[in-house]
Amino acid sequence: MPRTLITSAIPYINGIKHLGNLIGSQLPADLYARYRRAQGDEVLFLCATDEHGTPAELAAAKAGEPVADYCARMWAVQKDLADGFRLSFDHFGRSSSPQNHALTQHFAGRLDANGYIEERTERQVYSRADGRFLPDRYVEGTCPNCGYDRARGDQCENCTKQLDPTDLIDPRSAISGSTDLQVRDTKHLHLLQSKLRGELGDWIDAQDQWPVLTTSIAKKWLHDGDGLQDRGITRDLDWGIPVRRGPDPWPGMEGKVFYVWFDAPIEYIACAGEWAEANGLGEANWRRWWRTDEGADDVRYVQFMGKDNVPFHTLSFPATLIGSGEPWKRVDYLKSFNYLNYDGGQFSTSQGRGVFMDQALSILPADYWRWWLLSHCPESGDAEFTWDGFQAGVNKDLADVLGNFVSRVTKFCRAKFGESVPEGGEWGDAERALVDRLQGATAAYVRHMDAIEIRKAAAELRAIWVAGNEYLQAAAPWTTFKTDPQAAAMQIRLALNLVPFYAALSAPFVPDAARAMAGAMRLDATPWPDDVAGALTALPPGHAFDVPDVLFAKITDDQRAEWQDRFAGTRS
RNA sequence: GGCGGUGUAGCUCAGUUGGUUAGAGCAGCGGAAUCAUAAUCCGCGUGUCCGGGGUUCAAGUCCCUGCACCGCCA
Repeated sequence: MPRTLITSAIPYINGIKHLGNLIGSQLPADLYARYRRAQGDEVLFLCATDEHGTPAELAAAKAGEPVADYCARMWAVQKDLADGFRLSFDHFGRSSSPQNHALTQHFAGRLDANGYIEERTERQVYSRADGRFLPDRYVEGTCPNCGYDRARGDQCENCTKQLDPTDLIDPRSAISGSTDLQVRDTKHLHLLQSKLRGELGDWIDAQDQWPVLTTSIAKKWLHDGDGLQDRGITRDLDWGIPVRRGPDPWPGMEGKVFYVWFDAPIEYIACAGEWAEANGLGEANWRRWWRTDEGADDVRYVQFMGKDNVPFHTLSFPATLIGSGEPWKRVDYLKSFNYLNYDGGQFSTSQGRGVFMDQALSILPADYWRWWLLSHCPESGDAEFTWDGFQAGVNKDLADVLGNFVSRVTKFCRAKFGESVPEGGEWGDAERALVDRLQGATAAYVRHMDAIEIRKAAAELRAIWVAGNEYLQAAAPWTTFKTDPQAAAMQIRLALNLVPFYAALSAPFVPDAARAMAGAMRLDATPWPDDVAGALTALPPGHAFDVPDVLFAKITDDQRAEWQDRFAGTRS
């Protein structure tokens, strides 16, 4: 049985993600996971929250909660939303898990033993009032270049000049506002990524099947960007994974934690450990997904992420794996996405512009969003969300083409033959032609899904839905019935069989509707229809069914106008 | 300022290694049908493929250049 390991970039714990974030990683990953499962693969699909770092601490402080409590609460919020969108993670973990603590410390120890870690002393701003070192961006002051009085220590937002915190005039803490700041020496661990340039380059050069976007970003960073400079992997913070050398203390690094960019990708692996524990499985069960010397050599590993995450996944994380000297599974295929824009601009978390995951589910079922987002997924370039386009796409594709097909077939049958599959005679030329056509279209759909060409797969699926309407229109059982009820029965028997056929093919995109369709046909499961002719005779004459409720209610103009207005501005 | 991306029908987008009259869906127009969520099906596109040069027997597709928009980085 083929084995597929799938990870989605892990969302930061801080706040609720918008639809652009969703379609940039988690949703396409879920589509692929559902598809691979339907193909019979053994799939392990993992995601988690990325919980460490200063933003989480500050958000917790703002909420008046201990950071651990805040993260636990926000994890639950994100988990509920993932469930709401039917994201079928085998486990939704946390980068703050004990497993990730141990594994991150393990990797640091291995990297140190192999000569890839160096201790360096640097000068950073310390806030006595806050009792902590301040990351560059949390030092504010007046820009020496333009005089803007709210410039940050890493860059002035007003004139865009890059700054050091010590450049600022009248610097203050962005956290407390305190001006009682000092520059202090502090010691940190640096990962000597530059020593791994050769090995990383060879590995990336070998990935000739990756999208050009992915390899070009990786090579750029590898050869002339900042990506492979040695980087600090520790911070002077309380919230995070304590710096240890494997299980042992790291003298001189007491009170420090690993920097979030170092521990976050390791959570991909640790998450498998969390999954095993949550399901009462032993260590070997997760290691067979991640250690090529312990069973993972036949695993195909596919990662999903937004384009901004590509350097971390092609360079930093592989550097950690390679530098460990241990046979960890590395990514086989990396699918990256561009951005989704919102109505002519950007989705903006800080401005509350656009639609956020909780809001989306509050106004429409998950399937609406899944279908539209996936069928317009930003694969080749940035994509555009507009309410007009969303309304038109959803109403046409889901309500008119698919939903109405199920409705017209089941209601016609009920009226003429009752609520069970009628007998009728043998197929004729039109039916055989339809089967041939669907066999070809299904093969094309499978090719696109295998290649993770999501828009093309969606277009092919839609064409498959349309084929049912075309057949029905040409066969016209409502006319046939008047002169040849037996022929009409045969036609509607085939049309009814299209319902579970569509359910099987559509389930990766619209799982709830697929379940409803299968349920209406009184089926518990709909196997993948490799053999179309067989699939379209699966429901035998006499098989009882139910006329389902409307699968997809249409979005009205009033609704569209109201939502357009509601989500244009600021999220309260 | 550097790097990268994008710019194709009213809208959202496809266009493989350059090769016949540039395509799809939506919207629009016309028609058929009336089983169905006023749904479906059929037919209909004279588009400076952003502008300007160039290479070629042949360019949306390659090269140069200009413009516009969008990112990333300094």
